[in-house]
Amino acid sequence: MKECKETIQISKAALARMPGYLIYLKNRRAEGVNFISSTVMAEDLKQNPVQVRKDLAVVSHCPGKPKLGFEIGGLISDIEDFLGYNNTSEAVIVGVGQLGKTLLSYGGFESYGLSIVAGFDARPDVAGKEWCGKKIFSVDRFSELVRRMNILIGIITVPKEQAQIVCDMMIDAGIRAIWNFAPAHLVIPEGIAVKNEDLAASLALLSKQLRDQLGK
Amino acid sequence: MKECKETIQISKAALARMPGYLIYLKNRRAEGVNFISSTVMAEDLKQNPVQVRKDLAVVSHCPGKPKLGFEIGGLISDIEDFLGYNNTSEAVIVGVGQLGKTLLSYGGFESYGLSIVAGFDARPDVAGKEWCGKKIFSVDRFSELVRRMNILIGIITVPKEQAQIVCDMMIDAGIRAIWNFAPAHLVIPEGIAVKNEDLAASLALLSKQLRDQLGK
DNA sequence: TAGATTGTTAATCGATTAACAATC
DNA sequence: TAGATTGTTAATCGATTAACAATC
Repeated sequence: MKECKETIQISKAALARMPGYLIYLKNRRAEGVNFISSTVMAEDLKQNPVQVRKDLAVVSHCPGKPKLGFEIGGLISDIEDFLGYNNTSEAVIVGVGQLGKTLLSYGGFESYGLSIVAGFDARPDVAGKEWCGKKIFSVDRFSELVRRMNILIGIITVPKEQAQIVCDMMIDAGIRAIWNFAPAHLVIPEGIAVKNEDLAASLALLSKQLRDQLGK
Repeated sequence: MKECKETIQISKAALARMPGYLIYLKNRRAEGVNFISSTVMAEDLKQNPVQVRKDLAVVSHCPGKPKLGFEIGGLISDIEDFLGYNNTSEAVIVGVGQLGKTLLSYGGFESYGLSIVAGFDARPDVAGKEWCGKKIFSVDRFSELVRRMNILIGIITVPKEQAQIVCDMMIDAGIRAIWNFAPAHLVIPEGIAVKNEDLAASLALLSKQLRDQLGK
């Protein structure tokens, strides 16, 4: 009945809301709920109902039924398909310190279609070891191994002083998307996707929001 | 010369760009640069120059000088003041697993005016210990200690099954802002600030971006 | 001075919200 | 049927970008 939606453009803002919908829907499914209306969903998520309905319309394969809403199971797999959680992407991480180890051992990535397959570190006492069953290599072997495994995603968890060097090394090895945890400004050529993750800044913004809310 | 800007409203989008400006400016200052123009800054950050100029106008105490630009040092402290990096906010964390430990030991928070002062955990083999000089208490003592220390910010790093319980406990103890790392939908009353941090989803969105870019 | 850069006002763009007919 | 919910078209809102006079 419905035409193929693949070509419909989704806004960046809507895309960013999808993971939140997914978490909510899975939660409701776990409670045994089978159908959900955009109205209820919007209320629980404190969003506008029209916005939710429009967002769901972009990704949903089956249209929602008046009086019933959307079938939760179908909606979940539609969003997962849309976000690509069903075909695995592999990534490597450079900098196996505390944060690097945390990401390497984090089990949550799997259900998002992600796998961090190996770690790299320059320190001789770290390279050569294993962590949670994942091998840690010397950075000297980065290009060789990443090319061989055809990895396109790199994660930077080194101190900020080394971030640019690591970034250059990654691009040189064919990495096309970089998730950067170092509070550094990376100079990057066209065509490489970057997401800067500044955890301290995120918390600081929350803290500011609170302060402004309390009026001081 | 310039009127007080405190009352001028800043857009959410502009606020979110501030930490990025700060990282860039500190980087340039470390290179020994003293003045920066919004034009150059926009080019390096791949943003629109008018947007950068407008953003800076909101927070900058001194206006920029034609032909020269802005004085970097002044700009840095203006943004830091604006974001509240100069008065410390304290936070506590519940769930001292791998991620909790990482955040507890992360040194980067200090320069953002943040301090995670203690950890809490329900497991008897974890509570009572220390980590990086910070005490880990039993969750039983959460309300008592948080109230006594007058902490308003709570960080949730427990498994998703316990996230709502921890959240309720936090609100009950007077916490007003919650940074949630559990992939759970939290039900929260009015007036509490929440920031959901879904690391796996962040990486998944980057991965999707790459896939769409490569056209498959 | 000439030219780069500023700050501001106006125009555009994109995303959100409102209104409403269609449907089960 | 009556009422809730859907999808869509139009209106509003906010943020980004363009145009330009003012300034060092």
